[in-house]
Amino acid sequence: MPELAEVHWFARRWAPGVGRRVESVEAVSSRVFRHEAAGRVADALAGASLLGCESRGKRAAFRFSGGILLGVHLGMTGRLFVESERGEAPRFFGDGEAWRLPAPKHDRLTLRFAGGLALVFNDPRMFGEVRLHAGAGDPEWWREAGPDPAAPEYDEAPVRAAMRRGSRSPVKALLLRQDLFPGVGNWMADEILFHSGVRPDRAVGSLSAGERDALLAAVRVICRAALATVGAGAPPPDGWLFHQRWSKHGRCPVTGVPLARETVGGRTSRWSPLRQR
DNA sequence: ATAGATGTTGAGCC
DNA sequence: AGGCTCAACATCTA
Repeated sequence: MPELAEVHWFARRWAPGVGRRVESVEAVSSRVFRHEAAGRVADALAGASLLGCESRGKRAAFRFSGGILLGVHLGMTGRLFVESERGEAPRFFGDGEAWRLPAPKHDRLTLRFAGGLALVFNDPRMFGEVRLHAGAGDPEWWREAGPDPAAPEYDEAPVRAAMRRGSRSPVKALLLRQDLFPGVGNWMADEILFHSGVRPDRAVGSLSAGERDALLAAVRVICRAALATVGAGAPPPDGWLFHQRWSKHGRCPVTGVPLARETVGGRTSRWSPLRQR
């Protein structure tokens, strides 16, 4: 589920714990702890103070006293929230009902503070993961995450180089590469293609110079606008494909023609056959 | 009931 | 060698 802007939003759901000391930790051994034993995570965090919430691309991270960095990847179904928010539905989701904050069944990690505050990482499918780093400097999994395309430091050069290579693979697959477009996922890739007028199944090598420029411009625009809306807990701008893509009979927000739907680059893709060529 | 879901990885095949 | 495709991961929902 979560892409750049949702990860940003979810990471900050843990802000109520900033400046406070963790009293106890519940880390239930499961697949999300495939990189770090659940017990080691619990031992490291118990007694530590949360200093800040951060996110880069699809990765969230939390700094704690003692030089501890807790990394959380949300995978497909991971969510971060304050325990007392269970039952609430984030406003930005295409189907808010489907993303109502869940019951405790799939809680994987819970940090408990004095006064009843509890921060929860819940993930039914367990495609998400928890990382832990202790010591000076940041670990590789955090250093290599970002900057995302909304950041001024984002470097287009590797993308330009990949495009010039003239690959026959679909441009949708290129947009999903996290090393080139940190944080871009399935719905953001479709949104970027819609705004740049390019079909998802176009071969990267077939793009004109103008189309490549339009694509890169749309990448920045969509990432920034997504962070400003969804990243702040609000629905994305009117006129975005986002509002139509989830329904079976979704229509182009501009022309009203039925959206195309096909698997491209291994993912379900939706686009306007009239506006995207 | 069977398919599909907003992600990542690695095996296998060009 | 390196790029590309697809299945696998685990659970829930339509």
